[in-house]
Amino acid sequence: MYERKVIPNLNCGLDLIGEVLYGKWKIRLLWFINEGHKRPSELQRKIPDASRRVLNMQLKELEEHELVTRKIYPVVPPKVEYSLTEFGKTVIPVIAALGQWGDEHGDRLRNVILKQL
Amino acid sequence: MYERKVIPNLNCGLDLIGEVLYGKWKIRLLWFINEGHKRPSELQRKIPDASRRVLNMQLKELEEHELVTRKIYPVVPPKVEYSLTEFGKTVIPVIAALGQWGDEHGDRLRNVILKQL
DNA sequence: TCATATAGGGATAAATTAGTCCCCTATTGT
DNA sequence: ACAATAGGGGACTAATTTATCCCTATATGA
Repeated sequence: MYERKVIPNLNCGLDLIGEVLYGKWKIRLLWFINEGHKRPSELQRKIPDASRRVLNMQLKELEEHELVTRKIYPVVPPKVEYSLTEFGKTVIPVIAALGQWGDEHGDRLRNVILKQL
Repeated sequence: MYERKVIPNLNCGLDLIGEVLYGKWKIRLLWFINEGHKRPSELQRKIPDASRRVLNMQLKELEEHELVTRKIYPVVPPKVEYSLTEFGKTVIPVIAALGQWGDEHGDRLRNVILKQL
């Protein structure tokens, strides 16, 4: 695994939430798990642009940060289900606020983003 | 300048807000500009861990995304002031929500982040 | 005269994140 | 026998982001 060479700042709330939500697919993973898509293969189908590998890594980090739990059913073929922890559920309204702002300003945002490339 | 090789998704609100807020220091820049710290040198002092270069680059992107404006005073030594646009002001409550969640769960977050390294 | 402050950017290196490719296990369907 | 599905991870490469170093210009204060 990769070992950080720069220790992150953990001074304020923004630093902290950044540490747990940064990652290309983490917010979406939390969102879809909250919607009830629990199995890894389901999540991969919901987020087809993400590579399987990276989704697994980000799910693992979400688990280490105690936002989700991973339940393994000892069956074959294997079955795994992710769920939000109580802690994880508290971050959903924040993600909703992010998405809502993006949606409200969708046209303008698409415009300025595409202009800049 | 660096040219993207992977075209970003711009499907949902989360994609869009991600495009404009991603960047190690962007959220803090918006926050401090909102607090009235307008000049580049002020911002650099508020965020000493960031390199000058990167702050300039991220400010430029915020400007291209129309979240801030840059006013140049034709004096010597040069003087520049950044301000939030009306559009930029609308994102402040969202940033506040992020920071508040981080602050509310500060101890727990520091704990799980440090545990994982 | 030399250091400092102000604002900015090119060239390049380092750090970090994400992606591809391949391999393993065991079951079910064709 | 072979492909597909389910979940996971090592080795490695590519993409992206951030940092370092150095150079520009002018004015003021020590």
